[in-house]
Amino acid sequence: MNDVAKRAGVSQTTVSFVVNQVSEANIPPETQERVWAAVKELGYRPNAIARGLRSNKTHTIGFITDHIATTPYAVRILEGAQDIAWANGYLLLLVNTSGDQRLKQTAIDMMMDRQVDGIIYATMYHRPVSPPANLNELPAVLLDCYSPDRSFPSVVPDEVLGGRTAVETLLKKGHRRIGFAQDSSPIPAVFGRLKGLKQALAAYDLPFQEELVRSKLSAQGGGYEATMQLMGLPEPPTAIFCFNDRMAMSAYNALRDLKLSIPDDVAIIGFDNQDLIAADLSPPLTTMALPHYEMGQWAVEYLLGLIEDPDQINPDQPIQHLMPCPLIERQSV
Amino acid sequence: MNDVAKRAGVSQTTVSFVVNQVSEANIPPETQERVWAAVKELGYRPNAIARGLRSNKTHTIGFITDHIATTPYAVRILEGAQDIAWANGYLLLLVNTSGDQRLKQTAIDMMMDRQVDGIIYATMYHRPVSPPANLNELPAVLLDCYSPDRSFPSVVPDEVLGGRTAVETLLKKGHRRIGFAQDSSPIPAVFGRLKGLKQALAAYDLPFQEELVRSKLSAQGGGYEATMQLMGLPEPPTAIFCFNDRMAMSAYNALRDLKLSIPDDVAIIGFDNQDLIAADLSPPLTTMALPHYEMGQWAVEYLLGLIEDPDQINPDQPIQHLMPCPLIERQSV
DNA sequence: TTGAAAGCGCTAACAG
DNA sequence: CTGTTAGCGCTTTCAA
Repeated sequence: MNDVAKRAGVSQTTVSFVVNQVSEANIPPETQERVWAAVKELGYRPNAIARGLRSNKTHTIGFITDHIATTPYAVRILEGAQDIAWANGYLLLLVNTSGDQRLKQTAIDMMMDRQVDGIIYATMYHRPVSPPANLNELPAVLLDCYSPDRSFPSVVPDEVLGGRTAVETLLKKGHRRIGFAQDSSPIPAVFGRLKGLKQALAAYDLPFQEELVRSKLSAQGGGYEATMQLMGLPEPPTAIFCFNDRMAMSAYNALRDLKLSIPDDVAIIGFDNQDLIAADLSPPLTTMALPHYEMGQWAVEYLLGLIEDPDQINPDQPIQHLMPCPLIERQSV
Repeated sequence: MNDVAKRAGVSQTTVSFVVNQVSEANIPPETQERVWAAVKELGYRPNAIARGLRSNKTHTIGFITDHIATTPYAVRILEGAQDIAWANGYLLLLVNTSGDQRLKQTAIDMMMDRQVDGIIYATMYHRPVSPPANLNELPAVLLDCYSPDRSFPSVVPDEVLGGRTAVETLLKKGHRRIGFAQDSSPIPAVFGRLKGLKQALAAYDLPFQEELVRSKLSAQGGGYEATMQLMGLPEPPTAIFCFNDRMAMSAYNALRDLKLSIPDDVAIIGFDNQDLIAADLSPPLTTMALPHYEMGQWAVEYLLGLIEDPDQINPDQPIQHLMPCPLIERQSV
């Protein structure tokens, strides 16, 4: 910066003023041009580290996550976050802690050491979390997770609405007996989507029937088992809502083994819109998309708001933003 | 740091010495303890920004990639990189440039502004690249890609060995007529795996037969088409090497339509070990794994070496490291 | 309209 | 063994 000043025949202060476009300095256009010319000639770029030391703003935000890759499609979370950060001149400092709570502490510390302006704390599937205490020390937002005591702003998928939309899609097609191949884990998605199912049924004045929901492990071909049980009922369903695309995939296998066709004999709707499954099944799977990318965007946008003006937020009750899950219509319904 | 010094009754310099474990300073254990005590009591943590300004080392490395999520399983690249970085006290500064060359320039600039110690330039599938010129200005390694002029060190999967291993796996099982459902894109994986196939054949004194390789688009059910053509041959193959798991998946569909069983009628081997496909097919797919995680690790390890000692490397010819692809045996062979 | 000067929090000669 | 001192490259107050 000194070199630039010398070359432009001004003081280093002046250079700082024009580079940072400090309008109160009232630098005449002519001087500004001289400075910019010198900047260009010297290929000068401000040292962000020095700037950060002085100004306490690094234009960097920390992104902490438990697992980057376990549910691959969830990377869209990271992508959404990164895109918005980038668009605002921020960069993401990434740490992937594999579920180890102490690691998370340390990760936050390391980020604070590096003076990040704020932190995104993300999980790769929707669930409650208890973030380390030191997360309080700077602006933070939870992404695809929430703290049960609502001590942080957060954004999560609207599971209830998603479940409701899925089932209403089936109802609109005339189905009145709808099976639910449910997951057996105690997670928000499970509770939420079931609640949505009930809402949809209620909206159509249909009773909720316990025998039509079968809870299985979605990872282990649970959809197969659930479908078999459902179709073995005295009065089998004409449509099955699968907790996720993976279960839908094994539901497909079951129906094929039963020589039943999709969607003519049985309609299937999934959840997740998982890349390598949904579009590649035959027939292509109608499913609900998880708004990963959008949640990533929302989280960073909100965080930047917090950073700019920490008081803009009502501290009494940090917001929990519910992001809708769009319906992806293909050919299984 | 001043506060700590005051509390410990020493100078700020001394604090710096003990915090940084400068052994040449020969601070007696007793003083050290006093300092550490003060550090603990005050909850002092060094400001990495200030430290970076002074020492020109930020312990941060830039990670630039074209697409984080397009091939989801490739995120393992990022994970491997992050894990090694973390283990060495480094953090990753992430930028995802969606194929826009100018963005990459800018990304590198922004990282240099932030004084990263080095840069990893990664692609999400193996291919040649021409990195922006400014990448030369600091230690850098290419990950899952290479510059045709070999101006940077790089790590890529050993496609040739992978193809060879896949085919030899089939040969060892006694197959002598092996089809190849090849991808039709002009990418290193395509050339390399074909070369590997030829090597394997040669090793068994078998002729290479053009009619046994069918090139299709792997994304659009190309495996189905290829398999149908192959099995329609007067003398059909008893085993098919599929360019990737996605093609293998549609090859499965074709064989099912032909009422042929896997592996009894036809053996199938894939490539990629793609999470949501390989293990979930029935029978589970034998395939070659892409060493994404390992390449990520290697890249950061090597980069850290470059950072510590930029001259350790022979500058005449930057290394291109070939990472072997492990065979994942399941039940389709 | 511009410049001098004081730091931001730290490292590392150098001196004692 | 420990302290004094001079910056790292920048922002920003204050004065001119």
